[in-house]
Order: sequence, then structure tokens, then C-alpha cells
Amino acid sequence: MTHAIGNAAKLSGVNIETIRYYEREGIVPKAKRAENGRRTYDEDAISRLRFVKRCRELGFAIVDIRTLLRLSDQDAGTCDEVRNLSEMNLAAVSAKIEDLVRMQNALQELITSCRSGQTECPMLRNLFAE
Amino acid sequence: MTHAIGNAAKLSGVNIETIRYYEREGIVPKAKRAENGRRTYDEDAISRLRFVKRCRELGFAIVDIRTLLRLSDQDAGTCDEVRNLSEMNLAAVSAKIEDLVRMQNALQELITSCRSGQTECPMLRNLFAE
DNA sequence: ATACATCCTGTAGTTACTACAGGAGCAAGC
DNA sequence: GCTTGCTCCTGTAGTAACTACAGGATGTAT
Repeated sequence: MTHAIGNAAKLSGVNIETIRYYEREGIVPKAKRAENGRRTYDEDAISRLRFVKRCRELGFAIVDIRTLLRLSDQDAGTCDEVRNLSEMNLAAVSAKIEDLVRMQNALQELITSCRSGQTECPMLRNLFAE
Repeated sequence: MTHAIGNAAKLSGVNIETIRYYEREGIVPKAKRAENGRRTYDEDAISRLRFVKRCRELGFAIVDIRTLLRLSDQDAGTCDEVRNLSEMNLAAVSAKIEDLVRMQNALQELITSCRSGQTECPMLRNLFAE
């Protein structure tokens, strides 16, 4: 059974414009066309879209997803490469978390310095200081 | 004492191209020019650049920094607005952290499923599943 | 038949920068 | 005085990963 692009979007969770974008960029193969020229998607194509979506949700960059899809088309011995990519991504994610937690703490501190009814905002003063 | 743009960049931690970008976008006021047409920065201008940099590091968007700078030019009663903006930013930062932690856990789990020497990568299989 | 939904292509906008290209001016050493 | 090299100038284009039209064709439901 095949689906039109709107349906594929619903089934994969990837929105229509993004699907066309992925095709333009060669991230997923060009969709087959019906006689009227419209794109059609079979279950395989939808799986691929869902895969891309999941990887994006896990923080993988598009270039890496390209690699993962290529690896998944080959057969064996890919596990090491997949794990490698994933570990690099995990490290990046963890680094981002650390950054954000630092931001979170600093913000929290600044906000508590900032009480209403003052003639000058201590938070702004702090940010301008030194 | 005034400084050339390269010096201002060093003193503020904002890089040269970014300083010019901030000026183009009206985030900081246009720099005064020396007779030879080059930009010059006094301590005040450098403070403003440093302020923008700190705010960016805290996760504030440029539009919000614009507001913060405007508020800092006024005198009183701004504390509430500053705190409001900051709390919204803090909420966004916290939400991002939650997202990333979820990603981190999912990645960790996928990676542990993925041991080398297998004929098929379980991680890829998982990402394609259902 | 008519209205509305869905699809098409192609282009431009988003965020916050960064990276040139191509040229001018300035400071230091010979 | 001249060359070398650094810093500066403007203006434009590129980055990541989409998103949002415009303008038009086709499909579906009443």
C-alpha cells in the first residue's frame, strides 16, 4: 500500500515541507511518483522517514544520519561505526547539558538577586559589572 | 581612552565580525569613527559588548537582549520586567535540559544494546523498529 | 458544478553568526 | 622612501535544518 505525502507525514511524524526538503537534499531517496506526478510512499519509505525523525530527536546531525542510513543499507560489521557515531553524539549532548546547567544556575542566582521595588535592578548591574 | 575594533574584541570577548554584525543589526549603537573612518570604542561601548556577550552565554535571545539594553538605559521600575524575561529564559533553559537528558538516556540505552562483533547492529534495528 | 483540500515547484526567510573578496590605511624595519 | 604585514573597511554569501510563502494544478466531496 502506498501513501500520498500528507499521509506519509502523519504516519512518520515528519512534516510535509521537511519531507520534500529531505528529498531535495538527498537525505532520503527520491520518492516514486504516481501518474499524476505526485509523490508516493510505501512502508519502507515511511520507515526511513521515521528513522530520520528518531535520530533527529536523539540529537544526531543530518550528516550523521546520512551515514547511519548508508550503514543500515550495508550488511555487517557496521555496529562499531554506529556505536562510534552515537558515542560522539552522546558526548556532545552531555556537553550541552553541562553548559545549560551552568546557565541555569547562573540565571537562578541572578534572578534571586533581583527583587521588585528597587530603584536599580541588581541583575542588570551584575551583568554590566567589571 | 578609546580602542580600535580589534582591541575592543579582545577586551569584550566578542569577535570582530560579530561586533560589526551587532552594529549592523542595531543591537549596539553605531560606533563613533576616527578621522580615518575606523570605528572607535570607549569603556562604555565595551561594557555594552561585554553585557551582550554575558547575556548570550546565559541563553538570552538577541531580541531579549535588545530589551534588556533598553531597560538598562531607563532608570527605575525595570526590575520586574528584567526578572520576567529572565524567568522565561530560565524556563526555556530548563526545558532544553530536560529534553537533552531524555536524549542522553535514550542514547545511552541504545549504545549499550550495541556490542561489536554482531552480524546486525541492534541499535539500527531498534531505530527502525515498529 | 462548486468548493475546498491537497499537491506541485521554486524561492526566500529564520537565528546568530562566520567567512570571504577586494581594497585602503598604518606602523615598523631597512 | 619603500616594502612588508597587520588591521581595518564594505558588501555579500554561506552555515544548519528547516519553515513559509506564492502561484498554480489536480483531486475529492457535496
